[in-house]
Amino acid sequence: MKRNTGAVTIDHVAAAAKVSTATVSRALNRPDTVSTVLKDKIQDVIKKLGYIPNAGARSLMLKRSGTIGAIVPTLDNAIFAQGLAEFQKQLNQAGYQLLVASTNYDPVIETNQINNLLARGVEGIALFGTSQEREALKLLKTRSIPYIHVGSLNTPFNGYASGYDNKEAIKLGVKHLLEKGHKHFGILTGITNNNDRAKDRVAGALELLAEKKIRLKPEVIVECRYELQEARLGLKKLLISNPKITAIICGQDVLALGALLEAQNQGMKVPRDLSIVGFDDLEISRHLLPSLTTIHIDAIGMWAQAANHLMSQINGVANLPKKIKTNVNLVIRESSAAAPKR
Amino acid sequence: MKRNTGAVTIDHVAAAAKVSTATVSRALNRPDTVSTVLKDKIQDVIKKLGYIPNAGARSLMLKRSGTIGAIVPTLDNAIFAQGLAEFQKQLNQAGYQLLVASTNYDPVIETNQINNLLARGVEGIALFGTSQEREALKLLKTRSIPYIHVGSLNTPFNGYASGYDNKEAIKLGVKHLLEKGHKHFGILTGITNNNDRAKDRVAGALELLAEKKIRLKPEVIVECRYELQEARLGLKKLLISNPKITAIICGQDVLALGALLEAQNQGMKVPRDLSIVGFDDLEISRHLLPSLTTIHIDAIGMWAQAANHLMSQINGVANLPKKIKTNVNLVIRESSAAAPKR
DNA sequence: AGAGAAAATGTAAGCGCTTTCATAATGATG
DNA sequence: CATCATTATGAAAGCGCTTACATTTTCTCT
Repeated sequence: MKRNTGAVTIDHVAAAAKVSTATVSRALNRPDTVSTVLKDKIQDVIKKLGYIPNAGARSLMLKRSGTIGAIVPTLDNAIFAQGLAEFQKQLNQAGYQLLVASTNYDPVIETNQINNLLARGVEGIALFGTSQEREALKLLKTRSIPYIHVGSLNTPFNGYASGYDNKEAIKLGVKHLLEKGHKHFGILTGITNNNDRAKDRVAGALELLAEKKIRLKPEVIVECRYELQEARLGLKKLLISNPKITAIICGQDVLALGALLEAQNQGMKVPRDLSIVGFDDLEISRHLLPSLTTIHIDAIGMWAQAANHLMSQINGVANLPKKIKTNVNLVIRESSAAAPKR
Repeated sequence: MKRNTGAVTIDHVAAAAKVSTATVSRALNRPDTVSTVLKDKIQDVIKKLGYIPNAGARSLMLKRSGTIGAIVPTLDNAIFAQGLAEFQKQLNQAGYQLLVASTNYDPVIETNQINNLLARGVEGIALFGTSQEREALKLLKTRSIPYIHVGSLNTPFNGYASGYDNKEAIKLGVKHLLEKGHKHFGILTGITNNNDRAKDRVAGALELLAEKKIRLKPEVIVECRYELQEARLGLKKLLISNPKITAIICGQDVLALGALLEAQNQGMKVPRDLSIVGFDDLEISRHLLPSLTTIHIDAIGMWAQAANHLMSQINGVANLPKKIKTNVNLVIRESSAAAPKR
């Protein structure tokens, strides 16, 4: 039942070099076990024929694919793109290949993507956040596929994580605003549904405000997608809901940026009339006029750590830390100032 | 030589359902050829066991992997991230999975990544730009792996492309500045080495200027990475090289953004003192103060077309167009105005 | 020079899957 | 109710690769 196909296989190479396939395989994988003469001849043939080993067949034998998967909500956001770039860099250095999947914040899609990656034989998976379906995580557990959550620490099943406490992180910004004497707040947040980070940030802000006896009405908590246009609309809503607002807490820098732009467009002066605090510290934030006060997250480090932890898991390293804490700090810049006197 | 491994295979499913592996396979791939009774039983077992078919073994038989690769310079740039997101969306809708690789603008890495993707059995590849090593492209040709260039049209070997003419595109912006009476120009460009798009844009600008008898000295053409900090430094250099400059032509919006920010930081008024024209029309560009005059590229459409063209190639559709032209147009906003009187 | 150890190569099985071909079960027909 | 066309299932081969084991070649040492 010969079903010959176009591609160059190890058999072609073996035939052309007049050796067995075993020798070709050895020449490639354990060169020191093959005589120099044959090695050279084989290399020549490989080059001439343009042979590329079939990774599928290879991983079928090896039980390892050399690939690691990462699942993020979207590529279309600098914070993920940048993180993935670092993640990939770390993997490549160790000889792994990255498989990217995105979910558009939908846990059902995420489960699909996890299955997908599993089918492709990934040796480990990085999962952004902790909003995965429990079933999907259980599957990883029973399959004992190494995985790590990125960006949050409160992981289900006590899973590994490289991240930070979003609730505590946002409090840094809120505390700063409180110290500046602000009393009237608005919150601009990403869609919280299926987004534990966004949810935690809002919760953290409300928690600290509540401690200071400040209660926010629902209408001064506005959700919108991470887009400038949406954020501008969001600020408009906020200002209409309560014109006395003097401080805006944003769940992400993109939202802060949109808010800033909209405020300026309406002729308000930031921070004289309105203080704005962001989250994530995108590259642009320090360059804006006024520059943005924001919570800086060491995203690069977070993803680098995630990559290395995952590879350690795969290599069976013992006593790995459960949680790797990412550095988080408030960067005070120009967009926040004392509350205006009335 | 049984080398049993942990994972659930089709054999386990077959055994548990008391059928042959052939039936399981058929139940999955051609359900209408299997009796309802067995189909149901098999589905039950699959669910219970958490069976996920091994994609490697599958593609080994099928000669198709259901994956398509994309190679871009970097993920860390909104314009690529956004494009890839759309590309992925199109592929997923058709049941394909995306494999992303990035090159950091290095053709050698790019060749490696092409081999990598080939080894993984991708059925097609999208290549950003046309700066690939000729050898690598030849390999794709001889292997008859479908591929398409994205973002440029002047393809080697008369390859397929979804993109636009970068030289002509930038001329839209230059023409606009000329019409506004500008005489003294500076060019802020990305690194042109191994970047055909950046190279073409500079060439296009110089070409049109030359037609109007304007010759630019090398020191008013500044190259820098696509980062705000770098762009700001770049503008500084430009302004020092020739303080009479009234118009900046930028090879990308990130550069234009940096230039704008730096100009404002130096107390210049844009566009009163300096006109700035960008390229790509990022989301932020329309929201800036002043908003950015720029060349709008329909990146979404470009990547969508690329995806569909690639899939058509894979499906052996005849008479495919060689070049798909992406819509390009000048968007005049606030950052460009008449040259200041001296 | 010859025996035994070490190194180099080949043979063939099997990874998990799909599919051809053969066989068994079912249905239609006169 | 026997006959033949359908339909449903199973047995086994083979996709391209690695590797345990067998075999051959080369090297050491007395």
